[in-house]
Amino acid sequence: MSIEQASKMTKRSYHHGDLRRVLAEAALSLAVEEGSWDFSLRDVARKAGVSHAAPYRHYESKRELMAEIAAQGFEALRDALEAATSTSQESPGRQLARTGEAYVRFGLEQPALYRLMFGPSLVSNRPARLQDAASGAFGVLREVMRSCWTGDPGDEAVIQQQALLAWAQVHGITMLALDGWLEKGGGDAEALMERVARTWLPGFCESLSQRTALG
Amino acid sequence: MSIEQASKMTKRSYHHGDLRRVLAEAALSLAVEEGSWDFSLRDVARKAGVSHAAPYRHYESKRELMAEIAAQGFEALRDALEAATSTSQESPGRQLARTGEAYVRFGLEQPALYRLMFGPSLVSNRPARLQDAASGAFGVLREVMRSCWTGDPGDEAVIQQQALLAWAQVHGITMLALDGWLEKGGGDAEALMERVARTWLPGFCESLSQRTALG
DNA sequence: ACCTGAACACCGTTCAAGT
DNA sequence: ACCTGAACACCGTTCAAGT
Repeated sequence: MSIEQASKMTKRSYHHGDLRRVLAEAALSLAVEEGSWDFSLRDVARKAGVSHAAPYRHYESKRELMAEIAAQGFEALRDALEAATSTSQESPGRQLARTGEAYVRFGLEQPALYRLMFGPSLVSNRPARLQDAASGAFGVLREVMRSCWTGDPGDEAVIQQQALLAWAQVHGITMLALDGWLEKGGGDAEALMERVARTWLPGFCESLSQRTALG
Repeated sequence: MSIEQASKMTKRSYHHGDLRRVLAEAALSLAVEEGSWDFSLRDVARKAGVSHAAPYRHYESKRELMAEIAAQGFEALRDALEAATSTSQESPGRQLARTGEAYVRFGLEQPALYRLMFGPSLVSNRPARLQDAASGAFGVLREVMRSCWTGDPGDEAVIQQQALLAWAQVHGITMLALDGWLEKGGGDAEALMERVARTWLPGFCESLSQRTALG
């Protein structure tokens, strides 16, 4: 290895070689460790020790950097959900409940990151990596749903929709909790999750045909 | 009535007399009619035809103005939910389903306003009017839930929690739909609501004791 | 090839000065 | 009593100039 190459990898003056990753790490640490979700791109540059214009050599815009952080967030969420299901030896119903619990827990433990993942600035034209990472996390939920589904196992559309419903439920609980709507209402998010597990998720595990129509 | 008084009420030069209301209307129209939820306070002032510093005579901060708009949004939501329930002659279960549908519909029809109501800038230290308006809207949901509850009618805590769960469900559906997560997933928000009405809400109408524990 | 510093058009907020 | 215009400290983004 030449002296120049070694210098490139260790020295961090002017050209540091992997500023893109450093910026992403700085932004992620602002969200995860300092819990701030409305930080500026200039904050990120400051944290990384570069000028406020430097990020534009590696990201097209602030939005693109945020999308990368959000994608990493969804990947971490997928890992958390998978960890909750791989402690198997349990009934599918319990696995679904555990997955839902893990989802809400992730949001409550990483409020800034979770808010960033679902932030309105990323709504339109989501980059492929973000879309894929989100699909990956949702996929865990869908597969757990499939495994505990007692109806026609070939009915993909219904399973997909039930999984979306489950996602909406845990997302709603997480968001209401993060936004402070559950504090005075008498129920914290953990208690709500417990009730979900007791009264609502079992309903997912029954086939549609077993359920009565609205009276 | 003196000439001065009449002049005060009609002329809008320099002192117009009800700039506070005019500003709120300008902001609401930016959200409702132009569909923008990230407008600036200076945008509001421009729309109202005053200088960018004028709002500070009537609102302590941008946040206080936003909170007022959000409160009006929750009041409109409460009206929409009440309108959905007052077409009675129906079973409580159907009323609950209709209320949920009306909730999601409100969010889909007023995306900017709905986002503003649940925007992260209003999270901490919510003004009383905003808190009350939100409680009012939630109260409609809770009362419908109570009326279709077949379990112990005196168990306030359980009813409250079930209502919170229902809120989380429709909030989650609305948010996922607004954020574009349901487009490629195969289910739009209306289809999801239909499934909620068919498979999930009926579960709310059964007492807890009728439900089996997780297997 | 990569980074900086100045620059531009914004923003929320403050305040002396105007009516 | 209410509004304005200038000012301050920010922001995202661009770009000529530096290494």
